[in-house]
Amino acid sequence: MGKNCVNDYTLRYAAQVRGPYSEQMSRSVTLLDVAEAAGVSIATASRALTGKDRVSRNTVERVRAVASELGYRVDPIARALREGSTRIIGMIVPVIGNPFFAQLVDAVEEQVHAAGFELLLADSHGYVTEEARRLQVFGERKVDGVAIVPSDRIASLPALRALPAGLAVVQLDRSAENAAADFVGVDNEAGFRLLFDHLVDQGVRSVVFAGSDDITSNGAERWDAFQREVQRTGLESGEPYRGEFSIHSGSEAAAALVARRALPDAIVAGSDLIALGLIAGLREHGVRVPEDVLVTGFDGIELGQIYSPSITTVVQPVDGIARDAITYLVGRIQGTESAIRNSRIAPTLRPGRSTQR
Amino acid sequence: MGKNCVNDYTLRYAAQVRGPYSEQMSRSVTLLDVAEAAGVSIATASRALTGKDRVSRNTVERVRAVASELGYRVDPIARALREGSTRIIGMIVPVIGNPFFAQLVDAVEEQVHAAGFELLLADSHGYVTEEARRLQVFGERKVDGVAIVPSDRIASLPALRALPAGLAVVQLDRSAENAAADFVGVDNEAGFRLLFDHLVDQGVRSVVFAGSDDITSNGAERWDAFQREVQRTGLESGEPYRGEFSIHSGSEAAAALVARRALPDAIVAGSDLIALGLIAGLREHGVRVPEDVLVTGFDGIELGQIYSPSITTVVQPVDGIARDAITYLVGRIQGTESAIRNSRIAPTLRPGRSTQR
DNA sequence: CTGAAAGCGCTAACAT
DNA sequence: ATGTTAGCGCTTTCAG
Repeated sequence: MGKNCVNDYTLRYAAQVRGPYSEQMSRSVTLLDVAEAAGVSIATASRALTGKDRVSRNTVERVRAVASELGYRVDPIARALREGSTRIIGMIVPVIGNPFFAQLVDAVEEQVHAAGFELLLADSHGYVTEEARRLQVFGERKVDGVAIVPSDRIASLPALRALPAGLAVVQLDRSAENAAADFVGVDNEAGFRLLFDHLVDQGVRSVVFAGSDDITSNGAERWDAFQREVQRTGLESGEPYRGEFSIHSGSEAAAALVARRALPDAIVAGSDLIALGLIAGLREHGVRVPEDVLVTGFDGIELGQIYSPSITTVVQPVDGIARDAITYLVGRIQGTESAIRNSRIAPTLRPGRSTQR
Repeated sequence: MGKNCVNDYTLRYAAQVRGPYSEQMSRSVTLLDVAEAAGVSIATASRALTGKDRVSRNTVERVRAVASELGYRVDPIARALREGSTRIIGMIVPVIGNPFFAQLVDAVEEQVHAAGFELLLADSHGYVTEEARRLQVFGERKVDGVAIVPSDRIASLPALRALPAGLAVVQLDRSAENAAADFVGVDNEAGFRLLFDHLVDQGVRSVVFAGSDDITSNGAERWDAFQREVQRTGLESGEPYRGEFSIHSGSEAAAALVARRALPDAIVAGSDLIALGLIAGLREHGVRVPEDVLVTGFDGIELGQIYSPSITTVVQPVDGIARDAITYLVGRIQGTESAIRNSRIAPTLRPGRSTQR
């Protein structure tokens, strides 16, 4: 029943509404309408509504009353043309399909709206060329600020530099070297310290890194952090696998590792997605986790918890990262002059079955 | 040469115009700059660039040359104010964190950009109030079109109706009843037919539905489709579990099912996320999939493939849905008058280990 | 405290 | 084919 019903009604309704053309296209209320209705000039009406200038108490109240009476809402476009500011923040992520970025976008969106801005989202698909193109569009569209997860530690820089001077920018999660912009991300070193302490507790003697290449800052930093922890803990370490932050890379790492004679006690993956692909890949080759080898992840995506085995991982404080980043960004938009911040937020460890002997 | 030329000119011009203020804030090239440099009026310059009106071949070439020389790009805001059109498409999804929607957004974004629009993305978090608020903002911001995954079959309607008359709208994946707008989604009935045929092939005799409630169109339709297939195939069916499209609901379904005396041969989940939560939940209760019970999903998210066991699922043709939806939407934006379309795209089955006896 | 008027950059009448 | 000009809706000098 449901379906037929919908269609009938839908069609009928459509016929009824459309008609000759826009009989009912009620042109929206403009500031002039409000001014006239309130018996003041358009200038006074503007001042009364924005509150940025001296207007008598009485007038303000009257204008405001009339405005809400008429259902007036400023035209953001006219305002943008006049002010040169859109109250839009543009965001660029490498891959929205990566659950970690989806989580990050979600958190950022909330902060952006809370701050009274809209979010214009774009996906670079990991290509600096696309990233550059999107950044340029942001500049042309006169967004007030840009929140970016740079896809390339080095190559993301030129496009960032080409942004209109004075445009507020904040980097999240990953950074481009020498970008003169604030950055907020996880403390990778702290994360790996947690991970290694945990592995040592589990009696692990040898580890192998399966992470991303050096193209992204996190790829590079996590590999550095891994090496530093190997030093600190004195664990044995084998040839690393370096790919991308993806499930696919995890599977490839699995194939590569299995092809070697011996497995280490534990494999430290550069992200949860890699860990997931890794475990699935190992399983295909008959290697069981955690029975035959332990595996750790990084990021703390929800799916890691319900995977079998659940992934031991470093949980990124996504909300905190988003909050700080947007706070910084809005600060810059409002012109608060200050030194460039490089902010590292401490993560936490979430132990799972994947490292449980 | 070109580039230096531009910058020199720009800077000189800026300095000259601005005065004491922003010494380095290179004001961008305006249409007037182009007109003057090309020795024509601003109107002619506009015509030459937009190509919407008769201009001599010569002039067109000269203006275009000068424009690209100077690096001119139209100001989208000024144009929007004048034309009343922003070349932006607004999109609303219930939860960007749901991998299926992330996939959908990705596909839509590609189509939107290919059509020469920008994408303004918003997340309703499943609340109609938020959805309504976002829709209103879209209207105010004068987006040219709206692509929406309505979060409520019924309650999403008012906000949709409140949109400025004539604003182009397309619904994806889910629909609101009686919304006078195009819709593109998967053919749920066809999907369940594939599923049931497969289950029957596996020798299944009894099934239970673990899906979403009737709040979303897909929740309602899939439950209907399930019942219809039960009729058609003559399988036995038990009391369904109805929740949300989430991992969490899957776990709850598992708890509910385990609490009953007997398990069916197969559990048909309303989505992959539910299936994932379900399998994880069953495992916690010592129930193995597929050994003790078979499980199917719906959507075809990547993670279903690497899960253990891999999920047998109905793969939605996400790219096709996005392509059709944006084609419809752009058609409406360009004023192609036509009847309202209700388009169902046929899915395919991807068998996995979760139904392999 | 308020009003008149300029003008953001562009497109589209309306002239020529 | 091209130029002149009005005006989209708003904020902000500049006067009073």
